[in-house]
Amino acid sequence: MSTSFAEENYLKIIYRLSEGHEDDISTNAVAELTQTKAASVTDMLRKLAEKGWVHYQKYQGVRLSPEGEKIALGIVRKHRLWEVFLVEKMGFNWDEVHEIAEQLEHIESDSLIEKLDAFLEYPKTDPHGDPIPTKNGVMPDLGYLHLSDMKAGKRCVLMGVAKDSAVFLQLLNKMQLSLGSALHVQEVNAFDRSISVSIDNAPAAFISHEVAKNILVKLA
Amino acid sequence: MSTSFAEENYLKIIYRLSEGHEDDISTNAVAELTQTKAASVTDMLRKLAEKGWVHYQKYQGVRLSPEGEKIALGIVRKHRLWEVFLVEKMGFNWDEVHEIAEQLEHIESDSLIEKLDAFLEYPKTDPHGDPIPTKNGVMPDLGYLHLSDMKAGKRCVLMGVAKDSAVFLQLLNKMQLSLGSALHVQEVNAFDRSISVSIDNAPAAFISHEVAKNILVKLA
DNA sequence: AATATTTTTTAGTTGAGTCTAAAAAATAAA
DNA sequence: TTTATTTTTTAGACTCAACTAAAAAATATT
Repeated sequence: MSTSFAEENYLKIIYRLSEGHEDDISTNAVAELTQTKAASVTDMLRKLAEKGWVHYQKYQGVRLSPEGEKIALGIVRKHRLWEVFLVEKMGFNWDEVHEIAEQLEHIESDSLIEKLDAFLEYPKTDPHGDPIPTKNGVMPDLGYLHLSDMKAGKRCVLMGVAKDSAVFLQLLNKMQLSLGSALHVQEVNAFDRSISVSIDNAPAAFISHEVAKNILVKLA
Repeated sequence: MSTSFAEENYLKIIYRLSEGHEDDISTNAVAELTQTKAASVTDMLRKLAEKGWVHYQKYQGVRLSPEGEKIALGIVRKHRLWEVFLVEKMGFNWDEVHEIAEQLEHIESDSLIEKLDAFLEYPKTDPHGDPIPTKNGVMPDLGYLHLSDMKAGKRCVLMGVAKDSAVFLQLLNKMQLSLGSALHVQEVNAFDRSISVSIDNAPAAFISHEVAKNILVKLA
């Protein structure tokens, strides 16, 4: 069965909202990310349920069926591979590729994606450190931790970001933070939960809790 | 003003039908290439005329305005650059890229297209020998001739094709014809206008008039 | 437990792009 | 030049994916 542009976006967004927990997703949550109204979401959820891609009971929220998850992972795979292409081959910065990849992710051609994967030498992660689902529909778990959960004294390496909006990424640029940055947590400040961190051995800088929540690290 | 997927397709097709002459294009001709019905075309032509992209008087046919031509050339440029990418970088054959490029041509990002152009080292033609419009909206005239117009005795080189359907290109593959093939016209057969041609100095083979019409050459 | 608030769904519209069937105009044939 | 044929347009309807406004259900508050 074939998927429209709109359907693919809904499945992708439901997938994003489902990551890391089992709870059903609310209509409003979907509406916010699709940039539509709740009423429109209700219509689409009924349609997706009819096609067997989601489990949906009215007033009870929604979750992906195995088939829906497979489609969503396919879209995410394409999105992330295209992002690698845009950064590695086209020379874009990591904060410039999201919107273009949002378009490219809907290009339909299995053989193209396999060839692209090979051309990029089978990358495991995208330019934001996010894992690239395999062509069999498996999302690798890289086991990264949130910087906001690090205790004082910990040393870690910046491996990814949990948000790829341009404003957030540009802020990281300004703070000299990028994939691979060595982080040494000096102190967690009780007042605002901001963190004092030394970045690549420079004198410590402050990172707000809001930012730290969206930084993924592994212990060094 | 922004262009929808459908509008871009219509402009591109009107451009294709207009190449090489001044006459207005008929509603039916557009309907055939867009794979829609004449009634749908009439609606769209009125809409495109309102936006100033075509000149259209009912019952009189349609032609592109300067603005419409600019948009069409932008689409053609993207289509052909992506085709070069698919063949040169992804390893597709020339008969496999049309459908994928039909999707990629609608990706909207000026900076992406400029970077792609640079990445491909500013190609002048696509994998079918068609000229790539410049970013200023100029379609280079390569001055190729049709093989069907060659007289007996002429030597020429295959530079392009006037049709990029997979079945046609696959036939050329079977006949050992590709860009760069050296052609020596032995004889034009009066009965069916087929041509006896030696390809790369091999013993002469027959090429039907229908095929010869769609082969573009330059004199050797 | 009753009431107020928030969330979600229903009902009815809208616009884009398509369709079919019928009418009108242009073109070709007698 | 009249008639027949083909082409094009109009009129009305359909699907998809969105919308607003109002009703219904779920959740929170008193």
